[in-house]
Amino acid sequence: MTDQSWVRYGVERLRQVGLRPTQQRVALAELLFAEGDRHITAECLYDEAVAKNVKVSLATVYNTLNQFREAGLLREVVVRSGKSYFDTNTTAHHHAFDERTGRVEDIDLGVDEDELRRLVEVPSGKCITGVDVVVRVRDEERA
Amino acid sequence: MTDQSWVRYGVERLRQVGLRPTQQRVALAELLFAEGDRHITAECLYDEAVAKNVKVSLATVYNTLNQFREAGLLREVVVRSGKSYFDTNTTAHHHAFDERTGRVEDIDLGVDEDELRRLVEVPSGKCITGVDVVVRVRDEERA
DNA sequence: GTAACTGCAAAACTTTTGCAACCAG
DNA sequence: CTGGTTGCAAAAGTTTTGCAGTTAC
Repeated sequence: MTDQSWVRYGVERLRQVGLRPTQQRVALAELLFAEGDRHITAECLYDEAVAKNVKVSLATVYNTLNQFREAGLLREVVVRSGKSYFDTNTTAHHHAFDERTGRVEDIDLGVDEDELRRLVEVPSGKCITGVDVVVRVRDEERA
Repeated sequence: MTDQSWVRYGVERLRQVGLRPTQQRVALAELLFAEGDRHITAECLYDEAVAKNVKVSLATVYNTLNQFREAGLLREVVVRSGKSYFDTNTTAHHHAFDERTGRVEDIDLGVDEDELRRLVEVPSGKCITGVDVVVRVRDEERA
């Protein structure tokens, strides 16, 4: 998709979820969604925006990420305490996390989502809102 | 176990993992381990210590929790960004987390740990250091 | 025009750290 | 004694917020 057509598409998508398509939101949406699935932190997205000469403040990046999450455009992935990661893939799937590099990747769990929910023994009086699997990984050691 | 005998036991356990059994460490260890499995935050343990007239500072609670984790006495559970939970059960098991109450509970996943690891498609060149399953729950709605 | 949004700086939180005083061995 | 620990306060890191100014419509 060209930048031009992306802007039109992004503007439309923002309107659909009830967010006014401001310059900052459209620019951040492009960074987030134009190039496939991404896992990103606020700081990281801010640095990227600055590098691409997008005029935006860190506070707005935080606010925007939260608004996008509330609108269902993003999903938060909890892999590390003290830092938030956002995932542009909002469908049910799971993650691998490398503590050393801080990198998050999607993984295929050999279990179907419904199957997984069925396996879980839910505390009484509660219902499941989500199941998150985080596989912690590190570089394989060359012995 | 009586308080007296607990202190002797706790002192021994701390020595075993190479930590000097100071007043604060012994007192915190008792709060943590004397009454079955617990899931607790630093702030929460500090409040509990203060309520029981244990003379300890919040900084020491943080340091102690980290030392206990490094020593293998505790395990960290990542369920929420921006707050650390520690679990006194260090064996392989999984958690239910209620976002509303902030409460963490152990759950039984209907899958054996080895089986779970076998199912996962690990990114190439990486090996698994752990698999954490967090089931997000909320109160069942009475319709 | 006006309500929504942004930027900045300050605040709020959680967690870590530096260092003098303190305590266990 | 003496080195490991603690407490305090200060710092560090992430995220939120208050408010004056700007922008989308």
